[in-house]
Amino acid sequence: MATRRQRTERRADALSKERIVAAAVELLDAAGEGGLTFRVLTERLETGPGAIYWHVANKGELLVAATDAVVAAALAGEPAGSPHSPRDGIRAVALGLFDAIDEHPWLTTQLSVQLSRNPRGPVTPRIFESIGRQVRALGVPEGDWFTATSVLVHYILGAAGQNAANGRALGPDVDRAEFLDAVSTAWEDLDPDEYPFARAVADQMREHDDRAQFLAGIDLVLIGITARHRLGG
Amino acid sequence: MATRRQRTERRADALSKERIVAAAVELLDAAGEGGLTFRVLTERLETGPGAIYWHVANKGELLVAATDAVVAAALAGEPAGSPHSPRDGIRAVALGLFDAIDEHPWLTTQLSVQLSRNPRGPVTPRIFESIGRQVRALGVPEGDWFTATSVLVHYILGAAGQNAANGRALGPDVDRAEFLDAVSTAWEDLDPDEYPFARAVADQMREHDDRAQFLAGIDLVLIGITARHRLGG
DNA sequence: ACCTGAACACCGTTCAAGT
DNA sequence: ACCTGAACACCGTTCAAGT
Repeated sequence: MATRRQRTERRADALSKERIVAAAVELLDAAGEGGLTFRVLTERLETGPGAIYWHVANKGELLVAATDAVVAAALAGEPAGSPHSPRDGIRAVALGLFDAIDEHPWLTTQLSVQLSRNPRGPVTPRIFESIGRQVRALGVPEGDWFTATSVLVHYILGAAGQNAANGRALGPDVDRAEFLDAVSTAWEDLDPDEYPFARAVADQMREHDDRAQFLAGIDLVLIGITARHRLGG
Repeated sequence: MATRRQRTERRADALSKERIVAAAVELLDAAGEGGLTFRVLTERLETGPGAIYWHVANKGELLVAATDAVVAAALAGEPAGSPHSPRDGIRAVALGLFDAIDEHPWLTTQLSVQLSRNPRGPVTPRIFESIGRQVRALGVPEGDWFTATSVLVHYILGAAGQNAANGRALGPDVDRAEFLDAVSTAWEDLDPDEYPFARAVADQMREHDDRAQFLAGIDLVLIGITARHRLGG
């Protein structure tokens, strides 16, 4: 039986789930959550909706795939046996996610939705694994693994999401200093009796360094994680 | 000039923003995010869309108001000068939010969206205030207020959201034990080389007590917050 | 097996018109 | 001042039909 190869590809730029996901990420990056639409996706890919639905079950699956693609890329820089200490490993993973969320602000909502409603999808285990591995390497007793990892994951995603919003909240014409100043002012104008703390803390928001602030939070958690069993928890 | 009262109300059940928001909360509770629609809202309130738009600018404002109403109610139990210690105060606020999110799972997404995209809205300062006040009472140095409060807030909302999803993820016909078992099994089936941590931790998910787990995370953070300046931060 | 594109049911929002 | 309801532009999804 002679070897018979497929003579020609259907078309040079054949559709595939990967190409669709890549286009989806581009649209999300360019215009946020609302920018991903089957109409503009079909235009961009020069097809009809039916073609996309042949590769992808629905919009939800597309969003999961887009999220996972971006998160996987962000975490790819951290191979299993990295040279640095577990603490530095955690900082590296945290900053990787921080930057990814800053570059792709639509991740904020997607990660929140997928961590809660979609724990069997690819995203949740991927994130827990990358953090949890370092927690284990830290020497935390097994009973604390889940708690410690949860605290880290939720803080990382929450704080990174808040930071990302500062960056582009009101479009590219409003820069972040301007935006933070407006928020800070709004908090200072709150009722003094009802919001003493918010008012007191408002000024710190104005000129803080986000990465430093973010890492300070990570360190606070790391102290809690290690102090706990060092004290004999 | 004789006292002349308004003779009659327009209609006994006149529309108001409060009534609209209350109806919105009911719809969200009954059918989740997708359950809130201007069509069903107008049916429920026996009006047309124009009537609602006279009281509310758009759907976003309606969601902000619904979120704030529920969160405010959840935090109302904690007046300024409560009798207990700051630690117990934090636990109480945390559990109040935990339960609110459990009862209104749609809060998970809304709080994530509003904390990041909407820091000038009513919800973000309200939550930061209720936690931050107790952090201050803990004796934390002022420079750490924002960091400590952020860690607590993000952990509380993230972990509570994940818990709420366990409750009703697949409708009322699937109970939580069944759901957790399915997630746990899915994690155990992951690739052993890529996901050693997720596999190791999967079994703990199966029969854990959520409130205990949640409070363990709070305590871990509290240790970090206090150990930090006790060690001379 | 893979793609086309018209059609369907639905959505948030607007607005001229009424009281 | 407050409400009515038809209309608009848009959305995700389906499906008979093509190659």
